[in-house]
Amino acid sequence: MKIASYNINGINGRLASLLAWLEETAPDVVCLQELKTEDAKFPRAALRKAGYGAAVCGQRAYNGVAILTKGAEPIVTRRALPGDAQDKASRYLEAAVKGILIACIYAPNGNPQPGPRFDYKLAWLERLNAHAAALWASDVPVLLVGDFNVVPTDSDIYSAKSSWKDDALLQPASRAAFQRLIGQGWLDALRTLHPTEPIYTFWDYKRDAWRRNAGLRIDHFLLSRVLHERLVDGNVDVAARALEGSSDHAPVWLQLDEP
DNA sequence: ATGTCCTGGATACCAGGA
Repeated sequence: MKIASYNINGINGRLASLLAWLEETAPDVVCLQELKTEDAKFPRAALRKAGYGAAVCGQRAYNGVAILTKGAEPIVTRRALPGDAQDKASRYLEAAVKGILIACIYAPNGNPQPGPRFDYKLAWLERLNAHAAALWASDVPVLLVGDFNVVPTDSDIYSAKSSWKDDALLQPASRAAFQRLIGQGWLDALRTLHPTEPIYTFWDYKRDAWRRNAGLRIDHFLLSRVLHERLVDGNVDVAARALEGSSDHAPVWLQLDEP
């Protein structure tokens, strides 16, 4: 079972390349972030034609997450992260797919920091920690996947002394929130599979970052206990980032064994 | 401070977010 995550940065503007990528890589499940479109303008028909059912939590212009499933419809279990009824941003979608509970995550960017946007990021990650603890306790196979907007350690960026050092993605409080998740027992799948090599999932459009390989690792797969032993392989599809008109993220994928 | 690219609103650029 192949599961991918892709911050697409505008699904309608990149629909043709998304469809080509789906055909080429044929993942069983795809978690998408930054759709930047409302539900009514989500390209459901084109994806269905490509063989994918979809659950969508859209929003006009900003945010937006979706879960695609090949030859099936996701069974939605949640459309929002619990803990703040006032938070209307579309950043969380949870669905049961082929025996796994999949949480598609688009955490807040949090810049500039300090400030209210950073406070919101930390509060959101705290709510994620609380909900993740409940999911962990359920003993169900769960995958927390998506754009966490956190660079977990200095090994997850081309240079921690770069212009990114004051960015919200690298701050100790952001990292502490991510580490609290890991502390619950969740497995950082990509880092586990590739313990020492650089892994990047995002290259800024600015400063010629792709050409310089000035990347950051901010898209993550976190596996609940029963999924640890099913982890077979995983990596970043860097070729997709090299294409003309690409998102600033590359897709990340995992291969899980059958139970 | 800058770099670039997305979306959407009232235009043939700008605001806001990343």
